[in-house]
Amino acid sequence: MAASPPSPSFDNQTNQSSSSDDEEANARLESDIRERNEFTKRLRKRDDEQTKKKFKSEPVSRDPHRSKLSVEELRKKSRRVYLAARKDKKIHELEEELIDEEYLFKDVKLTKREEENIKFKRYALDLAHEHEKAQQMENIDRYHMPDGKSDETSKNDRYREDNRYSDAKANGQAGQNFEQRKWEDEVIHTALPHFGSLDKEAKSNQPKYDYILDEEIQFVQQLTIPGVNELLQYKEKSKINEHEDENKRKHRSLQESRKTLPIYRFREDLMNAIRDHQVLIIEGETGSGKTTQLTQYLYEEGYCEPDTENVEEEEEEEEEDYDDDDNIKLPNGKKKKEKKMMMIGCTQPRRVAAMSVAARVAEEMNVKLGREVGYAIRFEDCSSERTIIKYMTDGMLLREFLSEPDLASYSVLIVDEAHERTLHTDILFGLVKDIARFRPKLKLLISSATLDAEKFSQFFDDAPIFRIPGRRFPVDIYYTKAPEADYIDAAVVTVLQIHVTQPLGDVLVFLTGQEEIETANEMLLERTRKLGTKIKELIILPIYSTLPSDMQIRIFEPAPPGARKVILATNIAETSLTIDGIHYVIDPGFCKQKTYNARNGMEALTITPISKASANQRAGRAGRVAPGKCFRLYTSWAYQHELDDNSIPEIQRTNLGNVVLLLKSLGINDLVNFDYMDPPPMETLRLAFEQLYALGALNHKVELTKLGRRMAEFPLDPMLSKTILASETYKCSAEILTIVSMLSVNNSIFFRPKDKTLLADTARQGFFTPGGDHLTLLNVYNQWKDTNYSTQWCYENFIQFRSMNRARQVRDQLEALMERVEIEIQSNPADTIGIRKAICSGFFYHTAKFSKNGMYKTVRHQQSVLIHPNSCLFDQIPRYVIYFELVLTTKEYMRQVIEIENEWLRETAPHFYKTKKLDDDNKVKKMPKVLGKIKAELERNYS
DNA sequence: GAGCACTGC
Repeated sequence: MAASPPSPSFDNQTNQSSSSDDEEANARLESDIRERNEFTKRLRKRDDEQTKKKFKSEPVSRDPHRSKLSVEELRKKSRRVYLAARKDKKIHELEEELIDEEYLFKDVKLTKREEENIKFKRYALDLAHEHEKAQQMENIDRYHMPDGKSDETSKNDRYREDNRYSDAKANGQAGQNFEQRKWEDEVIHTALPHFGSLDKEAKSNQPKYDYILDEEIQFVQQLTIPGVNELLQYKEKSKINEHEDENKRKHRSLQESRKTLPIYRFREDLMNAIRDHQVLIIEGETGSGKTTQLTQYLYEEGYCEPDTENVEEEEEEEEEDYDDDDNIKLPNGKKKKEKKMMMIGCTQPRRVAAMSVAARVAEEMNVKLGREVGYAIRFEDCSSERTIIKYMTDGMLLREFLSEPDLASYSVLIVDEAHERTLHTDILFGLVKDIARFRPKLKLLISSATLDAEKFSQFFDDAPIFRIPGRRFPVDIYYTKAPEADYIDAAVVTVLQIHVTQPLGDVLVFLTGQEEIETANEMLLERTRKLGTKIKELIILPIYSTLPSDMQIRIFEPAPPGARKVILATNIAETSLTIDGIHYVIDPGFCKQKTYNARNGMEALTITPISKASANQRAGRAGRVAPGKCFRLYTSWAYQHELDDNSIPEIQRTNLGNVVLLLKSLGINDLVNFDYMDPPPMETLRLAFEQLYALGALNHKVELTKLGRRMAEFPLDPMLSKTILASETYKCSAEILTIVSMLSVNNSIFFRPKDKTLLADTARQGFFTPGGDHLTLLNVYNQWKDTNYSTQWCYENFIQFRSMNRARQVRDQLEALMERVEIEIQSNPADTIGIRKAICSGFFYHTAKFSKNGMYKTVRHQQSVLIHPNSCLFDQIPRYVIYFELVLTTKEYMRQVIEIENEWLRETAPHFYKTKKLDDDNKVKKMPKVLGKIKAELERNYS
């Protein structure tokens, strides 16, 4: 996908130079692609020449920036040339792809989704061609000059978004914003216009090709996301009673602040609704208090009391000895005793959320965290026998199904942040809906922030929706007038525009990755340096997940007086962390997304346009502490027509091996007809079944085998679990545990700072171990272990301490699980063949053979692939290799590779590889009929 | 000779 979405064509009426008439006619008539590309090139060349002339004849300016103009312009131009070339390349790729797909799948029945995908590609290509034509006919001004009164410029504007604006105005939406806009105008006109003057007259006197003006971007204000300000914002200070001790006072003020939350006013209605309905969809903005208050209200209403119907059947438990310091009294005065209380469970998609919310609730209820209020996340269970309110990650609840399939100890389940649609949440939906059918007393609350609660309601048999207005300040949304070709550049320009025209308040810029953040950082530094003391101080702070912790913390430090913070962030700032003090958000409209191609098992990270839901989430980040503004670097038309409503749920773009195994071990046999809110792609399910069968986790009747049951104990991909189980045979479980743990921390072991690439590479190569990358990882871990897990050692060897620590945690967990599957921990470090054979037992499916064309071919899909340049086998050519994963980056690469012998395949996976004479090539056995049946069933269901 | 968004068990 191209970095810039295909833009709509415009009706254009701008000047065409007469010399291009013939060419233009040709272009219209000639539909041949090659011709058109040639034509574009010629036009571009001519345009470039004109630009050059313009700059040659440009009068010398008194502006001090002007002296550096040519360098700047050259840089800009090269960027433009690069982008143009990239666009051509991308269009060409798209065309090829379409031709390929039409050829490849002409006789194949495609699923609806696949058909839509092709349709979309064709549509995108058409748009791109149209756009190209429009560009050829127009000497485009890249940016339009702002005049600060966006609502008046629409009169003779040729862009569609203005029509939309008028529509909005006709609908009265613009009227709602009147006050806001007045304030806005005042602010703009009182701001110091050093740079990017808003004075119309001054502007018209300047030459059109003026550098500074060329850099400005015009925004159109569209809508304001309303806030619920009212009195809710106002927190009444508790009257200080001198006789109250510190603790009580704190508790009292906490109780008072609970009452200021928006949800408080709806408590009674909400409780009535929950009493009357088994399933309720709760829609509320973040900050409405639902996550912290809902559980407490439910507790106060008595939802934790033991299930009286079952009391008689159970034996009386011994009285426990905690009554003395028990602070919790049920509303009717009974103390928690005798019978096990029922639990209120609340799931969160993230670990930190589960922890921090639990801590907050414990504080509000004045109990110790981990007792009545607790949380459970991977590696850490902070709950006890007496826990009645339990926060946990969604994956944790999913695992609880394994030990308690009906979740009998819960009286209420709250699935919070359901709109995020994580893989685990999606699976939970189906399971929880099912148990609600045979447990009529169980209450189910699905809590979501977006406006698509309807979908949840439909899924849960038309469950009622309860809406809680949020506590949020209004956010004004601005769109660009024209599409931006280079969104990093546009983002940088917008930051500077905000900095010189808007009142103080921090800026948050959403970019797609580390590289973009670094680029933007450099650009901003350079431009602010040039502006010198003309502008106030601008503090630029990057944030992304792999940034070292000490750097991450810096974003939370407040800006010094008179200065402004600019935070350049990845998607991490969209949901995972919240930064106070943000008044302005800049949203280029893209993010990186992992895609999974089940046809060849290849993963890729691609830059894709975000969804409307995501865009709104980003905008909301500007209105947490005060009214804010969000600048979207795309047109309102693009928002309306090119962005999907919601992001594709994770279940549709990820490998499902582990989930299928988990569901199988829960006794859910029919995964094809499982109650999915959105079903996963057929290919993904099929591949999961096929792999589980090949691994021996499923038998010919597609039933879970004993091996499969043991594999399901591990929170890992089935191939990794199988590797662990196979390590028993080769007596090297200790080594395999380490390797598996290292593999599961996501390629972030080696640290490679930009200014020390050579040193870092040398350090990495120092760890290389004969046999392959898995053994290299083992080597790294063991050396680290020998230093007693030293931080300093990591630093010296360009190893990421955080990743190593995580690997260690994973390893500890896996080691504990080994006991459950009754495998002894045995170490055999010298037997690298045994270690590799164990890996082979789990990953025989991921074999590639060197082929005549100088590339490797995967045995299963005959996909041409290469060894990743970071691999220690990169400059060797083993005949057979096993890879951990396939990734598509600039090329198709195998990442984490080991060398194996041909015979090992037949030894470790005789059921998968045909046994023939030695030296013969291994041929993959045909899959048994039963898998064909699954495929047929899948096809029936998906057609 | 590459290039890694973010979660989670």
